[in-house]
Amino acid sequence: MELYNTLDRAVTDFVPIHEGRVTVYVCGPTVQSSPHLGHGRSAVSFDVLRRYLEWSGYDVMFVRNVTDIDDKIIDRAKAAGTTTDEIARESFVAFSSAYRSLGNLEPTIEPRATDHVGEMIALVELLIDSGHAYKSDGDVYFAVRSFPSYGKLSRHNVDDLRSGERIEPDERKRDPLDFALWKAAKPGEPEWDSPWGKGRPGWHIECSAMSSKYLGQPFDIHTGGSDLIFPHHENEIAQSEAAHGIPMANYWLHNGMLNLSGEKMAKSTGHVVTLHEALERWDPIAVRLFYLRTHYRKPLEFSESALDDAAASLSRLRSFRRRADRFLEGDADAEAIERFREAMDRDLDTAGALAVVFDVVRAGNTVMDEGGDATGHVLAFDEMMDVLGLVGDLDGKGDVDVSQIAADFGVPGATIDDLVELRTTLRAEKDWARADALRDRLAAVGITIEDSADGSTWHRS
RNA sequence: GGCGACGUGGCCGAGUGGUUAGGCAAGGGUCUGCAAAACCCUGGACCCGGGUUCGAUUCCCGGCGUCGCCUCCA
Repeated sequence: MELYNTLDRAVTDFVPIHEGRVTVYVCGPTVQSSPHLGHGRSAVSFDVLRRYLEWSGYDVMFVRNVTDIDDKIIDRAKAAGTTTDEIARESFVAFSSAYRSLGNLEPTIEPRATDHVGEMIALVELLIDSGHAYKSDGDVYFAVRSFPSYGKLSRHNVDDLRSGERIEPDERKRDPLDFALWKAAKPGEPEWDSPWGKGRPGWHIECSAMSSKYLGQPFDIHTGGSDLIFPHHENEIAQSEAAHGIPMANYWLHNGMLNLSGEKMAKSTGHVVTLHEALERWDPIAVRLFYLRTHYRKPLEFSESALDDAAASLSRLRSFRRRADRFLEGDADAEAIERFREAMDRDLDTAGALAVVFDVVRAGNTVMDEGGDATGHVLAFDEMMDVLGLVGDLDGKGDVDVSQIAADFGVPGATIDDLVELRTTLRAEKDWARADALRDRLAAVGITIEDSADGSTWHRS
């Protein structure tokens, strides 16, 4: 399998440190507000990575962190007159439920920053002792120029960065590029005891501490959004590698941004469509399909029509699977599986992989139209859909109230199946008017009926 | 200014030095009481200008355009 490694700026063969085993660290969210479609894209991209690795036979340790202490969380807690814990908890619940709706597997471990302050302090001490960090007025800073390969991930060099306009001079720093490992406590803010007095960890240090605790160093794959390459991941590398003298992670994968009206979706500007809004309006699996139609490293433009397109596309997949229930014993079509694997091996080309899925759908439909055995197609379909995680409720049967329709048609208490049966009878009697009226009534409550030579079936619209 | 990505048919979007991407939408047809679903057919795409090559959408150079990062960010 080949993966694009940001460190190399190239697609390279993936070779895990330990045969048969892969360690993955996903930069999870800072739980300060509601997740938006961009967060969902990142989560889905790397959930597919994980599913594919597992399908390929690897034992995957998948760690996704939760950063539950940071400046924004503090600001929001102050503004809302509540605690940072409360803000983080609410946001975490929102992220978890949205991620689950999108069909993402639970991480093997989901560590929280606030549970690992001790590990962070130990790491900061190590950095101070080795001369890579210094105390200043209750803060601790990482000395960027003490780490010669600083910039190797983002391909920045420290002198270019120095000329950047956005760096605010700060007399507590020896060099404007230095970044905080530890911040001295301020009144009314969360604080922890440390050798440098009360305070809290800086951003970046939690990922260095938690990744090495759970995955060791180096581990195989570190992932996140491309907007984290600099400074977040660059700083993680500096911390972890300066402290331990060995690489932090071998492969760095970054997903492309989700755009809205041509610009990156970002919570800081309010330029967002929240996952909650999107999942209200579109089937969660359609949203997942929308993500996977585009290669994970490319920018992806949000639009309503793109989501509608994905939803229509999904209904094709579901229609196929719905009619294929009879063909579940046997072997998957090996050629299709092989083509699928070739696509996925190419740096997770899910768009190419989906083309294989649709090819199988067409072939399978043709076979079924001709009354043949579609087992190979159906099993290949199921296997590929499972790897992509497009496995939500196929037809969402249930929770539709048809009691009024049943009463109106003179069969009080009838179920949807009963009503479909009734319509079959009406059709046999060539009572087209009532049969069509029943179909229309059911359509009005979201039930689509399909007639075939084998009888009628229904599904949620 | 520095670093980087991208520009494919009506729309979305893979891939490739010469051979079918795929989806959605559209038109025509088959099937069907009608509908839905399905299947078949149709529309010969690769930003512009150079270069390399027998041949480039695919490689190289330049231009134009869009976007990301340059300490809030998935």
